[in-house]
Amino acid sequence: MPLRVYNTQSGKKEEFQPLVPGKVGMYVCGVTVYDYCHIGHARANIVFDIVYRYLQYSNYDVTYVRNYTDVDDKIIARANERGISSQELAEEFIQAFDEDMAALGLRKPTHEPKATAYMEQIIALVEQLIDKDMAYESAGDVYYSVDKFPSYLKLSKRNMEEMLAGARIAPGELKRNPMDFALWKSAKPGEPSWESPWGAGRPGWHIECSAMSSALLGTSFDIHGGGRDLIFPHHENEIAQSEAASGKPFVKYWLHNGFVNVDQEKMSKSLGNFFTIRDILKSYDPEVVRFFNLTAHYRSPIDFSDQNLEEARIGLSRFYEALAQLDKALAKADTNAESGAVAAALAEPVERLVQLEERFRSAMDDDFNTALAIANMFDAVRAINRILAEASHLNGQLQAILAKGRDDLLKVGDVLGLFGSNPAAWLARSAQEGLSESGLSAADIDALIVERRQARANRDFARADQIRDELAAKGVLLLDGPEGTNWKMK
RNA sequence: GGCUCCGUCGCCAAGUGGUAAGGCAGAGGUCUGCAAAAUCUCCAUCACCAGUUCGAAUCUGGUCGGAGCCUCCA
Repeated sequence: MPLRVYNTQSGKKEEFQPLVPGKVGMYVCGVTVYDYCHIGHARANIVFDIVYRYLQYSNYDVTYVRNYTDVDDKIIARANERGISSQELAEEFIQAFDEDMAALGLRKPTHEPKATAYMEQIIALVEQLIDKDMAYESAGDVYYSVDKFPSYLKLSKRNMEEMLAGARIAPGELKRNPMDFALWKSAKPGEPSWESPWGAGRPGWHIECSAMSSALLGTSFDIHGGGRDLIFPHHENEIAQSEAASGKPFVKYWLHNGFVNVDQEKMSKSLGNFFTIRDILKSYDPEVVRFFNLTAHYRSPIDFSDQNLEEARIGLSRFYEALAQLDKALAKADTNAESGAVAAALAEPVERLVQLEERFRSAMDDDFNTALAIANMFDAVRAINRILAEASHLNGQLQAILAKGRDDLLKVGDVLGLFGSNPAAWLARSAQEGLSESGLSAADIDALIVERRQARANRDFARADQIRDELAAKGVLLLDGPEGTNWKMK
C-alpha cells in the first residue's frame, strides 16, 4: 500500500508521490529563538521527526530543513531587556533548543539554517518580487501586494473581503492594501540591520522561510510542515512570495500538526499552565513524553495532564517489561534445541508477531497513524508474553520467531524513536523514580527484602506480609519471582 | 461574524459506507504461601433528530455542546 498523507491544501488524504522519485525535500518552520521551548514545540518537532524517520525507513533519500528564526521583534525586545545583543540572545536559545531536541531524542535535520545567514538570498528574493511588480517599497519598508496574487488565501481558505473587514493598518505603515505584509522593515535606531537597496533594515518573518527553503530545497519541493497556527498568515504568505517569484508551484504537500492543551485548556503564559520542555523533563522520562505524543494522531489536539502522562509511562513500561522478559528467556534458551513445529495453541500469537512490521507499515502509510501503529505493537507485546507464558520450552523454531519478533519490535520502535534504552536498565531507572520521596534508600529496601526472605523460608508469612505492607505504604512494591524478589516504585 | 475542526466504553484514543483497534481503570479465572507481574475471559453501537442506502459511527440536512484560527504563536 502506498503512503498517503493529509494535505491541508486539498483537505484530503493524497497518495504521496515526490517530485523526484526516491527523493524527498521537506521543510519545517523552526522556532524563533528568544525563549525556552515549550511542550507545544516538543510536539511539533516530534511529529516531524517521525515523518522524517518514517520516510527514511521507507527508503526515501530525505533532505530535511528546519530553520532558526534568529532575527525578529521579540528577539530584539528580549535582548534589550537583558542588555545583550540580539545575536547573543539568539545563540543562547539556539543552544538551548538543540539541547532540548537532543534530550527528546530527535534526529538531526539535514540542514538547520539561520535566517541571518541567508540575508543575501532574502534581499535577492525581495528584489525579484519588486521587479515582477508583486511588491513595492514604501518609506524604506517593502510590502507584498496581495492583490497581485490571485490565489492568495488558497491554503487557509479565507475570504479577502471578510479579512479586510477586520484588518487595519498600524500607524506608520504605508500599505496599499491592509492585508499587504512586510517583506523588509526599515531599521529603527538600535536595531540590528543589514544594508539593502531600500536602506538599512531587516527581513520580515515570512520571506526568511521562502528564501531558506528555495536555497536548500529548490523553488518546488515536496513537504512543508508546521503547527496549525502557522497556516495563516505565515504559510499563506510563503506561498504568495515563493510562487510569485518562481512562477512554479511551491509545495506539494502541506502538513500541519495539532495543538497541545493542558488540562483541557489552551496552554498560555497568562493561564499559568505553561510548561517548557526542560520543566517537563524534570518529572518525566523523555521517552514517555515522546510515547505520549504518539498515542494520538498528529493532527488531533492532545491534552497534556499528569494522568495522561502517567498512563503513557505505564504503557511504555509494558513494552520494556516484555522486551526484558524476552531478553531473559532468549539468553536462557538452549541454543542447541531441536527445531520443530509450533504448537497449534501458539499459532495465533506467532502469526501476530510475524505480521508486526507489515501491520506497522500499513498504519503508518495511512497519514502517519502512530496511534494505530502503537496499537499493533501492543498486539505484538501480547503475542510475545503469551508465547513466553505458554510454551513449555523454546524449541529452535520458537527461538527464531521470538528473536525475529524482538528485532522487528525494536526496528519499528526505532522509527518512532522508542525502545532505544536497554530494557532492564530502563525498568531499573523507572522502578527507582520517586524513591527519594519515600525516605528509603535502595539499601534499606534490600535489607528488608533479605529479612523477608528469611521470614518466608521460616514460613513466617505474617512477618513477610508485614514487611511488604510497610514498604507498600511508602510506595515500594515487592515482586516475588523465581529468582528472588525485585521491587519498584508504584 | 467568517474559516477550520471535534463530540466513539469510567478515562485516553484509532476507525470515515459493510456491521466498533489498542492502552489505562474495573470484574472473574489461571499462576502465587498471599500478592505483584504475566495470561485467559468479560466490559460501548459511536451527542441528538431527520434523511440517503441492501447496509452509516462513517454520507446529507438540522439541533445541541466543545476547540482552534482570523494579531505574534508549534
